[in-house]
Amino acid sequence: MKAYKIPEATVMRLSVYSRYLQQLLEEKVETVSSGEIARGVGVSSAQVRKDLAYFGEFGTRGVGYRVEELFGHLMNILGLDQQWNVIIVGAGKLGCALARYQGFRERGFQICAILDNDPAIVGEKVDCLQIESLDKLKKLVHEYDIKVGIVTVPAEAAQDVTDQLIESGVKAILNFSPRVLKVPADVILRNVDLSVNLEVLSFNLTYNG
Amino acid sequence: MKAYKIPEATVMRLSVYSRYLQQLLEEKVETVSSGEIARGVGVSSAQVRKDLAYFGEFGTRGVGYRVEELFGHLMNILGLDQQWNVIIVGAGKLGCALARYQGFRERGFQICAILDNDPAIVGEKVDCLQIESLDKLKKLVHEYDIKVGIVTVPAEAAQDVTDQLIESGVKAILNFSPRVLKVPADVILRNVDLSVNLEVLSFNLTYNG
DNA sequence: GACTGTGAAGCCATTCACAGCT
DNA sequence: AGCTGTGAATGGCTTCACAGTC
Repeated sequence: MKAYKIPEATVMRLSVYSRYLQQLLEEKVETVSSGEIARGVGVSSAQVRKDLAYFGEFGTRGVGYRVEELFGHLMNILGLDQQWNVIIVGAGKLGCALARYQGFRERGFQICAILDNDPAIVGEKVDCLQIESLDKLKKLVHEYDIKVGIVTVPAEAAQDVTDQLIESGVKAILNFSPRVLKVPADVILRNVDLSVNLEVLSFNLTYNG
Repeated sequence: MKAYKIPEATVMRLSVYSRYLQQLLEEKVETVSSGEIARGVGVSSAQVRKDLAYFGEFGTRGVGYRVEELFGHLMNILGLDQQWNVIIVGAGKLGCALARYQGFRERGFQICAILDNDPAIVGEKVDCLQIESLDKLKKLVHEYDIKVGIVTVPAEAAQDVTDQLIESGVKAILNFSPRVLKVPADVILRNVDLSVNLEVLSFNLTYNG
C-alpha cells in the first residue's frame, strides 16, 4: 500500500467512490462490482479497477467487492479514519457558508475556528463559532493541532494570510481566493476557483454551444 | 480560431492568465512575455505559449505580448465579452453565499434569481434578490434568457433539480452537490465538489506528509 | 539578444484485452 | 459464467529544443 505516485485524478475518484459506497452501505447492499460502481459514478469499470489496484487487491474474482470492506479501505486510504481539525481565514460570505457547511463535518472535517482581520465583525456568531481576530491564528492552530487551513479572503490578502498559516504550522491549504499562491514544497495547496469554473462553462457555451 | 479539441486544462489556465493580465493592466504594464506570465501564475513558459497557440498568434517574436490586446483576446475566447445571466437553485448557506459573491459579477456573470422549494424561506431577501419558489424556474429562465444554472441543493434533490433546469432550457450547469448528475450530451456540466477537495488534502497529508 | 511559435519527444493517464480466480 | 487484476496499447497533455522574427 505505497503511494508512490498516485495520479491526483485517482485520488479524487476514490473520494467519489467512497461516497457512492457509503450510499450503498445505507441501502444495505453487501457486494458490488467494478461495473456497478462505474455506472454509479460515471467512469469506466477498468478505471475503477485500476484506481483500486494502486492500493491493493480488495475484490474477489468472479464476485466483486464487499461494500463495507471496500468502504473501510477507501476511508483509510483517504485518511478519513480520523478527524481533521480545520481553520477558516476570512469570515466573509463564503467563509461563513463553509463554516456552516454540514458536508465537511459528515466526512470528518471539524471547523474549529473562523478568523477575520475586520474588527467590525470579530465576535459575531457563525452558528456555534465566534469570529476571532487574526492575531489568534497561531494560538488556535496549536491549541487544536490544526493541519488544514481554508483561505477565503480577498485576493489582495490571500498570500499574506497563507504565509501566516504556514508560519503557524498549517500543512495543507484549500484556497478559494482567485490568486495564485506560493507555498513551500512541504505544504500542500489546492485551489478552488469559483470563477474559473463558470468561465469554463462560458467558453464551452461559446464554442461548442 | 477553431476550438477543435481544446484541453480543459488549457481553458482553465486561460481563465487564470486573463485574470493575471487584468492585474497587469491595472498596474499599467504594457507588454509581457510568456515567461513573466508563467512565473505569475505558476506554470511553464512553453505551456503558456502552447495554450495561446490553440487560438492564434498573439505575440511578437523578440518582444512578447501587448497586455491589453492579449487580455482582450482571452476575454473573447472565454466568451466573457458578454454578460451571462445565471440562476441559482438551492438557497441554503452555500447558494446564498454564491448569490452574493462579487467575483462572479466582476467577470460578467449576473445572478438573476435564487430559488428554493422550502416555503419557509421563499420571499426572504438575499442582498437585493428575493428567494423565489422553485415553480418559477421556467418562467425566470425564459424571462432572463438564462443559459447557466448553479445547483446548490442537497444530494437527494440534485438530479431532480437538474432535470428541471434542463427542461427549462438551461444549457450549462455548475453542480455543487456531492452527487454525480446525468445530463444529456448537449448540456455542459461541471462539478465543484467541496468535500473531495478537502479529502485530497487529507490523502496527501496522510501519505506524503 | 530576446522572445514567440511549433514539430518532435517524453511522459502520464486511460482504455483494452485477457489471464487468473471463484 | 462472471468478475477481478494487470501488462500492453493507446491517446492526450506537457516539455523540449530550436527555427523564425523583431
